[in-house]
Amino acid sequence: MRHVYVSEIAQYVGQEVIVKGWLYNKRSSGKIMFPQIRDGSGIIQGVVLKTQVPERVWNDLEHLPQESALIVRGTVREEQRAPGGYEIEIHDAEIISVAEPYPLGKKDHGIEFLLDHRHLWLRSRRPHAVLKIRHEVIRAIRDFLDSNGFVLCDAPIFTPAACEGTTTLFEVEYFEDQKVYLTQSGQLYNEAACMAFGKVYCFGPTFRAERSKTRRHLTEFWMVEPEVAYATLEDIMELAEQLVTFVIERVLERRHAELQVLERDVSRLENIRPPFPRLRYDEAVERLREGGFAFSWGEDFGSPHETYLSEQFDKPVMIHRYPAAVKAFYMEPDPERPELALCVDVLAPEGYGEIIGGGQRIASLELLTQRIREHRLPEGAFDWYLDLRRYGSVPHSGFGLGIERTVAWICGLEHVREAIPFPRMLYRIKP
RNA sequence: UCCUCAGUAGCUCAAUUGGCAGAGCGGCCGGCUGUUAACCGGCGGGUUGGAGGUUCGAGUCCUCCCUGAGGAGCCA
Repeated sequence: MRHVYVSEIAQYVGQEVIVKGWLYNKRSSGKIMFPQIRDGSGIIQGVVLKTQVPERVWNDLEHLPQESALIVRGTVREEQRAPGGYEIEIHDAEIISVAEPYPLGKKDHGIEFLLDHRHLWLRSRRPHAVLKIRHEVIRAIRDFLDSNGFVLCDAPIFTPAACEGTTTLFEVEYFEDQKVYLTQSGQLYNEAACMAFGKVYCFGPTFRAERSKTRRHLTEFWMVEPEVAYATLEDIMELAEQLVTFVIERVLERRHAELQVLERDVSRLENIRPPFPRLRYDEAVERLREGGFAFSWGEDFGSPHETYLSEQFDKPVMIHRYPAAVKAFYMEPDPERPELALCVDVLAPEGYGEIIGGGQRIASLELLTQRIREHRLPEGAFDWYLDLRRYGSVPHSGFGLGIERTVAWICGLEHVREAIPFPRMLYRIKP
């Protein structure tokens, strides 16, 4: 007798199998009972006839609470009346553990209650679908980069210096009264790695101590950051476009069932094909003014601006060449207009906000030193980073893609907190 | 940090002008041989977030506090 998973049950029609799982739900009608069993790979309906199983089995199942663990033996059959098209006629059942009354009911819950029970909520259909899509997104990203000559070269999570404002960094006690910070980005290390390996990426959690309470923010989120030696802004924009396209295609191809559970309008995703619209900052400002925004050149876009701009297109829009003044110190200036930075933000459609930020990095030692001083950053902390400009400096570019925002967009979620198994937010660190 | 909204049974929510605190789900008991968040009958379940105040009377009005939500700024 074989232990099979629900996901592969169709291959066992007519055969006697064993399914190991948990009781997801149960409906009964006198002398016939329909326990639904989930095993992590899927949910299958069982059928139990009182007259055809040992009395012990019927009695055990009759009062078994939701989420109790059990192993059942029975015959698989195709059945139109069963959800999913297959069911298992149960001949025997062994109760592994009887659950206490399960806190998550069949009806709706509020978000506070669900987040407090995130460790149990993961078992429900919706989070299950979202997190399977998250897995597929991550796998697609890795497959794409790995098969295009990129080397995974992960960056540290403890970092010694604040390269951006310390107010957004989490401070951690290190040994002997030293302070370190949780990383906000692996970029500086990526730049070192790409000079060694040519094309690299890092993939890991990053931390922002921003007091943000919106549907787009987590204090701990995952980011994939490719960095390419000799690449220009245009090269990296093309890379971003190809990566996003590959991820969308992969999810559409392999996670159709999960998108259906989420009632995602997949036609919105099927549109996502290159080329993505490219918009200069200047053009974006004009569009905002046409849309009635009082926007002066030189400002950075706020959330309402980004939402408005992304709603103009049915694909991700790439906004490039922002004023250097609103961007980070390491951005290469545009040689044609030095007041602009060679940078790009990719805004997801449907108001999901910025999913990618990146650009070309300064290659010149003199200019980079000057920018570090202008931004009043501790020069000593950047000695190793400046070395990269001393020993064979070349133009290079890269970007960071936020995993949770990407997953939230693909799944059509209201909030990024559902796009990660255990979200960390401003006032929520449990479970 | 600022702005807005909310807190009533284990959960999701009602409660008219300030006038007896209720329903569905879950739980428990019973019925039903094809259920689809099954259905039908019955039983339990409350310091209305907290502290003050107004009033004959407060879930409802006022003040302060606590907790949560989503928006701004900042960002992926």
